[in-house]
Amino acid sequence: MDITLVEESPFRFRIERRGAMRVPGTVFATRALLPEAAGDQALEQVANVATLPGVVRASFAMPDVHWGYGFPIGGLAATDVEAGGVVSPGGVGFDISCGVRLLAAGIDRDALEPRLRELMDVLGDTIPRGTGPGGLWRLSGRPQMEEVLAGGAGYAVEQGHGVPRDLTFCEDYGALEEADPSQVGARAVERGLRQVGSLGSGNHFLEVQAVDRVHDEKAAAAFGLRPGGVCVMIHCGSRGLGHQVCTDHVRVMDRSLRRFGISLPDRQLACAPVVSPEGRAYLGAMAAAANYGRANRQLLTEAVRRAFTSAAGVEVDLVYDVSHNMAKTETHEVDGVPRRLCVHRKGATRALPPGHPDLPGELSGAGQPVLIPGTMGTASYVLVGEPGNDAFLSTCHGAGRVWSRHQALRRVRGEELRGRLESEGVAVRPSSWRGLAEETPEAYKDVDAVAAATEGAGLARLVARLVPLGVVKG
DNA sequence: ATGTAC
Repeated sequence: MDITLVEESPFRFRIERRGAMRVPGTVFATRALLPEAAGDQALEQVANVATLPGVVRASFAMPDVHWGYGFPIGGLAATDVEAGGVVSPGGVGFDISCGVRLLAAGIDRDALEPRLRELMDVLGDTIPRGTGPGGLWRLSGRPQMEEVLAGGAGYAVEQGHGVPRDLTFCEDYGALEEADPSQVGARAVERGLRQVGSLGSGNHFLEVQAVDRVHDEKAAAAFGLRPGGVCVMIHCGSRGLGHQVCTDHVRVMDRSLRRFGISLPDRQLACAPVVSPEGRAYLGAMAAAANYGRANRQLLTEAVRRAFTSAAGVEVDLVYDVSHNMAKTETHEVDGVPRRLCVHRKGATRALPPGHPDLPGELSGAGQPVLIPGTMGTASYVLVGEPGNDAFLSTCHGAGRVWSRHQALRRVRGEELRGRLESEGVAVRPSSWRGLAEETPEAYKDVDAVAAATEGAGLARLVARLVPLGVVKG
């Protein structure tokens, strides 16, 4: 499909409705941030998503948009549940509930400096990472797995892995109630039993960071962030379990497309009506996998606390935990009428404004922290949701790739990259040289520009910029 | 993203 972009306003482009598109496309970006890497078909994907049954308002792309499976990463689409709206696993991604957790440590970067290497050594020795099995919490079998799938971070805390306060600062208080563990297959369970409490690989990481700049003092203070304060950012998902759930349900939906009379421009958009047995089965399994992802981040938090206690003697509090790969049933006004929507966020972060009923009282005045991981050589951001976000209260989720993994491997060597980062003062504890090279900072868009465009487009407001002190790489 | 193909 030929894509024509119309600049509607600064930071906002429109892809005109044409062909089978039911709604236009909306791309939040600057010209410089538009995906133009050779072969990147992200904008075609934005147009493809606009053909899905029941889609409302627009098919959205965030400033970090890039090519993904079916849907672009940095993409968002909402479908009307009562008007034949579909749910598509490709709109969530293979890594269900991939997300970010930010912790604030009771120490400043200057005070931590003499202990940083030791802290990084402890983290490097204790954080399970890389592909394959190995996690901090070995589950006994399917019955205990079902507890994790139903209870998420709440079950982990119940079992002693954390404190009740943690749950207040988790999206959905740490678990989606609509999880249906019975829809998670035997193979997915098998893969997940030995991976709770592990980072995984790819772009996943655990970073010790410092608050480099505060953009909004009031919001930063409400989130427990201060200039120079030390934070820990955890970026990971639901490992092999989520991947298997996606694989299993894509297959089912692919086979049922004809029966539902759905025709698609791309088979990777396989979907089913939200209210169909196939749609409900996927959403139940997806919510269960999402809860697994939350339990995963909860377990990693426990390891971080142990490391900070032993290496620095300080405590660590949860700032927030939010997923950026998820489909949720939410009520939003469309053309002035409240509608139940299935909101697909794939590489897009929910961003609730101050006063939103889904926020805990502790965050109601400030709004929801929006956690944006950047790259290990640059920066990450904390933003806050604001009113008037017409992308169904959603923002970007990271910097967004511009080089493929293959391109990165051709241009960068892991050993060299580690030396460069260490010389810039970032301690690196890699999992593999190859994995490190694939994640080289130049493989990503400029995260400062992405954050600025996100604010410029009115999607969220900047609160703080975080810089890496040490990275444990998945 | 992923026991980086069944």
